[in-house]
Amino acid sequence: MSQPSSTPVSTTPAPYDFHTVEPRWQAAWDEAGIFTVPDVPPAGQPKYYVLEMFPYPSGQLHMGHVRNYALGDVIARYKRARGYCVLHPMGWDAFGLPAENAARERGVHPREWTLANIAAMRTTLQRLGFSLNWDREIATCLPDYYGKQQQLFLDFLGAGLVERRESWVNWDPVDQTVLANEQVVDGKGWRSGAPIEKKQLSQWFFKITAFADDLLGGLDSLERWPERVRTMQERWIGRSEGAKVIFNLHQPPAGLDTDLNAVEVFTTRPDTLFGMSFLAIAPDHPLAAWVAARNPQAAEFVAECRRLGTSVEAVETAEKRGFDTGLRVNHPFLDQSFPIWIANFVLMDYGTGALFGCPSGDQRDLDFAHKYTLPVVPVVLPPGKAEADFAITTSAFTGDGSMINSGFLDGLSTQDARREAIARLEAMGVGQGVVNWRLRDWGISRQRYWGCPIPIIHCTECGPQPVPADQLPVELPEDVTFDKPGNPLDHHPSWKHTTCPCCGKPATRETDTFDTFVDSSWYFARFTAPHAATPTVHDAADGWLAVDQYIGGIEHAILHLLYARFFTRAMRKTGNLDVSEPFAGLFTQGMVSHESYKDSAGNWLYPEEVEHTAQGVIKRGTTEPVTVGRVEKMSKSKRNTVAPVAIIERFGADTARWFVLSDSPPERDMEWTESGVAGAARFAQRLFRAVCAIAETTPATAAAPTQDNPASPQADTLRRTTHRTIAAVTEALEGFAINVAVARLHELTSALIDAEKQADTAGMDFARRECARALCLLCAPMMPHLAEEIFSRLNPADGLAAQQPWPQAEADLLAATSVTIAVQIMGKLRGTVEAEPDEEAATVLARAESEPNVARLLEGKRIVKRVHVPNRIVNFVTAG
RNA sequence: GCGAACUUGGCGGAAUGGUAGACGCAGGAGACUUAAAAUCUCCAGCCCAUAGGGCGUGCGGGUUCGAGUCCCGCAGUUCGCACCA
Repeated sequence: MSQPSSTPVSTTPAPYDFHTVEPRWQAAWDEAGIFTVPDVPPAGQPKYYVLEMFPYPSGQLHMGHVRNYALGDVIARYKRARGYCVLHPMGWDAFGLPAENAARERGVHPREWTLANIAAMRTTLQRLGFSLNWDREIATCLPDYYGKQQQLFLDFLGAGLVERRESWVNWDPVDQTVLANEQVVDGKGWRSGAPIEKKQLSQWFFKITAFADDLLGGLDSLERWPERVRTMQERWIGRSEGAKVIFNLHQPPAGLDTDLNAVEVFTTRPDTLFGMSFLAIAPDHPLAAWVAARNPQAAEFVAECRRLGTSVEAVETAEKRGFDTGLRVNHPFLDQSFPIWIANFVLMDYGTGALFGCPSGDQRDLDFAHKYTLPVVPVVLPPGKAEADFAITTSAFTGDGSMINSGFLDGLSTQDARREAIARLEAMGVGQGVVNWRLRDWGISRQRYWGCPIPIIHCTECGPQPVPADQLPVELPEDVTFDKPGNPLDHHPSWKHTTCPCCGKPATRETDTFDTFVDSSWYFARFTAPHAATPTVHDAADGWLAVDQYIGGIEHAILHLLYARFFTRAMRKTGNLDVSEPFAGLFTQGMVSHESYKDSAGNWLYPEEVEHTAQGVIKRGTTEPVTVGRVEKMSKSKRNTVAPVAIIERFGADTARWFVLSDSPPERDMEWTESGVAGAARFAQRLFRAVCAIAETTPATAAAPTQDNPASPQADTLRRTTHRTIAAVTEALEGFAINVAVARLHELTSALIDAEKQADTAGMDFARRECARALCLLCAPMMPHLAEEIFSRLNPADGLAAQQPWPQAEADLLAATSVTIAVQIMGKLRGTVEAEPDEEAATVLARAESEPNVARLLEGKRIVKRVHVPNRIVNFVTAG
């Protein structure tokens, strides 16, 4: 980027050289230590905790990160200027499968791969000049962090929040590992392509359901969360009121286990019990297993259901199918029995894995009844219908009404019948009113190496035992191999062999590691005391938490945020901290998108491989035409990515930051364009020139206007523009409307440049300096390096821009000296008139009425009403 | 199927119920230059056109002196959840 020096142009000042300027100010901030904060927020200063979701160290920062962290940095720098003590830390969500895949594919150890990626990404973040407190950096893959996580696990275990139980998992028989639902594609493992089996495994669970009520109730207090995220969590938790009903088997077959003598059912509609025509159980229900063990056809049906199990399409398209077990249950209220079917639409993990079918009141039950010609008994009469001409044909009636064909419930409203039925069930001892939750406990066992070891020792005599606290952390062994499928920890020759802490006999370590969502469930708390010997320190955690502003992608709206809310409660219960909600404010930013390109052979092309010319888009260096595809989220597979490092090299960090903040509101997706970033770079140069010109041509000692020495109208106008912009930018930043703040700063820059061209008038030097200073400080959250550079040139003795207080708008300069009033006739704009601020209605109306065009159009009309909105508008309502 | 959000120029978008289209991108004209780049100035919703007028914020209604904004209905797009008993 060096300029040729052979042809000096005297009138053109040296352009802003970000290459030398940016590192200089980064060093200055570093030296001043202004982003470092104490573990306990200082008394007498308000605290503010800004946190962006920490990245997975994939190796390269992408534009989505830049946008996320630029947004957070604007908030952090702004709040700092407003006098807050700001905690703004950064770390790495460093465990996960990609590291193991790299190990398998390239033979790099996951640890080396991860640490190298962290180093590279840290460098990029630092080049972007984010105001981060780097002393607090943490990486979840280091024993210092995950050892404390093991401690938390043991705390939770002691508090009864951890359980070990059998659960169904997606098992990849080739890779010998458990897969998450989203890793199963069309019933096959995403990596091995092998058909996935459903298998029961012993797994560790966090009892998140223990907090279901509190997690739901707590949502109300999260006023600074997007409504839709709260709604998503609410539905995920899924509270529903109903009843559990026990159906005893009618003539139970010989040899049936006694605990299978009755089937427990959950229903939200106990009022419709008289409409029952069958009972359906999940294919995984214990009774189904008992039947399958004795009936090959049943076994075949169950196996088939299991095969179709998880895939989303399978669920969508699968027709309702069932298998009649031949067993029957007695109805609690009627002297009748009904058949038990195994049905493919009954889920084992919702409710009790069994339901009673009331075809007249549930569409799915009706479809099922039609398919297998089961009876349909209407029990709810819709309001306004007569029983005689009401029949259920193709659609069930799910609404409220009055009860019919329902014995002692007849005539009651749906609501009353529900209460009455529950009361009767409870009196008979065959059921009770219950609240059911959709939320399930969180299975945290993963058969993988690159994760936090679960600190448990299995002893054949004593059962699973917690690793004693003084033996923590349980560290991952370094010497592992990835040459065979399955969990390397399990294959390790010696690692798992140890002794039982209880009886001292040989025992084996748990070889499963934690789900990586565990790692990110408490990092925000660890940041408050990242080097402490305990997971958290009360004064630090309670002092800094909750996070005042959390920023990240909407993709974490449910799982991550729910898990973090669970952890916070669990940590409170175990005495690790004393807050209930981790994130007081949440902002979900949009994605960064880009055009996609294909060459004539249909291969995706990177943006730097194509060239936009007047004749169209071509492949760079050729004449080959390029097809421009949709604008979509940047992704490696579409090759529509732009690397932040390349942009920083070409345009500088400030330009990259400014552009990602400029055009689109932060919550929406933004499109990265070459011309857009070039425009941002242009603005940076323009601002630099404008402020440098002020610094060089106006004396720093320029006096403020006084009563005796008033400013000229031009200077006064500039001052008013400055102060109104201060107010507007402040308001915009408070409301996350960063794009609007950027627009106002463009305007103020133009105003400053325009003022330069005007003849010098009284007070103009002061007005210019005041404007330039404000401009520096208002731009600083977005373009911190450039702001420092121009601030230092303008005010060499004032220290760092990053340490200046936020500019204050002077109240008496917020109003303009005159206002333009729109004049309407019957709501249509017919002209404008000038008025003094807050001028009397009478004089404004008179002037408006005599405005030539208005007067012309009012001629011959009778004004029936004159509307005057001060400083804004006048409207004449006419008749005739 | 259920729920939510969104719909404004060529594009991204702005607008406490009060001059719709700020600001930016792309575009046009001009200045400077031997030329280009850079920079600067001006133009720019559509239609008729002379001041000026008509029509314009997905579509149809409503409330109001006045609606992009509030209310009702419809359409489209996007997202989330989805056999939840």
